[in-house]
Amino acid sequence: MSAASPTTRKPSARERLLAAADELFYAEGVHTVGIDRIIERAGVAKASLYSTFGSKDELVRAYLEGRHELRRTRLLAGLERYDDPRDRLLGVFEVLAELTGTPGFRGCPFYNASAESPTGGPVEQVSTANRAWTRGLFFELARDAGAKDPAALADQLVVLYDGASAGGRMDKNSRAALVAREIATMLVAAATL
Amino acid sequence: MSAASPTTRKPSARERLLAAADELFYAEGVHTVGIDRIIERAGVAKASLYSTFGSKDELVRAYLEGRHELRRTRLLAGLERYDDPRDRLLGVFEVLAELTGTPGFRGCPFYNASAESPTGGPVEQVSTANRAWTRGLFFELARDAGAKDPAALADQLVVLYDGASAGGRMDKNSRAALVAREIATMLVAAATL
DNA sequence: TGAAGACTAGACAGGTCTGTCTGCTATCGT
DNA sequence: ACGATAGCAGACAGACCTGTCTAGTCTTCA
Repeated sequence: MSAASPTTRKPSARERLLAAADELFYAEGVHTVGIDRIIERAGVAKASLYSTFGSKDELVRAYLEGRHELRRTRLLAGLERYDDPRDRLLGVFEVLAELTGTPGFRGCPFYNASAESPTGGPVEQVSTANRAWTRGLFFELARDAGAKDPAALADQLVVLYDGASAGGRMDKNSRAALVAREIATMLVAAATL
Repeated sequence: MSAASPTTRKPSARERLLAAADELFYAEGVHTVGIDRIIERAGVAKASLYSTFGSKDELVRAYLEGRHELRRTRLLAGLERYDDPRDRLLGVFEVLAELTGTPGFRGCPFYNASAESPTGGPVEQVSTANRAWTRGLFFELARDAGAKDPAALADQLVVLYDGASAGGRMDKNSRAALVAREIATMLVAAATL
């Protein structure tokens, strides 16, 4: 992001580590994937990992923070297609449908990491921050769309979002995101009449 | 279940192992919890575990099968309170709300185990069986309630169920199950008018 | 030129994990 | 009474994991 070299520069050890951690942690879980697998894929020495991140826990946190950042930018970018506030609200489910349709989709990375991490650790911190952001986004979009009770509508949409994400994870060829979008359409219509 | 001894008999090694595995696996994850923790809590020798289950993977499968069985009986028992088919349909969310409200609730055990297990393993098998049962239950209840398109309504209710379960896992004092019940009420009314 | 910083390769320590094996004990049906 | 079955206690092997350390290489900039 911040690198603007004339020729395509070789990514730094930090960037390669994060890329490898992102792929492996998301695909197989943070506990299953060991340090050796990550440094091998990144082509990086073990000492570089520990001088950069300090511990595996911190690498996991960095992985999740990167996911959070990516999610925010992708979602906001996807919403710029729409002008009408209601379309923007439903656009969240459009973006989710595209995401769950991609081959490598394995559900919410925060939920997945949380399922195998102790409570109170860094994973929980990043996860709650991510959830708060999601809820805040739905609240703002609901308010802009003219909902009578934006908080209540946001709560409903969060349930639909979580359900679509979980369904996309657990079922093969899941249509859960599209189903969620249909329900959301009904709810938005009822909340803004 | 099948034991009807006059005096309260000491549970067998298998039963104690399953009880300990259920508590620990669900609370902390199947990967985090080692064999030694389980046999210590169960008060069972390691050799007994391996002569009974053969491997940790098989113990995990037995744990999930026990969860599946328990879920079926609890859900069906909870639904017997209601006579009206629509109430029975919504009763699923009533039972879920009670479940997510209990202190030890940590989300869907099948999703959690699946998040840290390789695809194609025994965990995936039991999980898909459990999901198929859930969807079948919703389908039958939707049909009995007179839904025009029971399959479509079942798909919608599965999304709500998954969303409520995930929300109950990730948010403190989540009201997701109640929100899901409200949405389900709307959907059932719209599908059976 | 030369020094500092970033990086690599890999050995190593200390711990934990699954799974096996050896003995010993208690219980129960015949 | 006795043999079979179930179970207990714990040592052990071999693999794997995180994290540290040494030693050498490459790049960059003053």
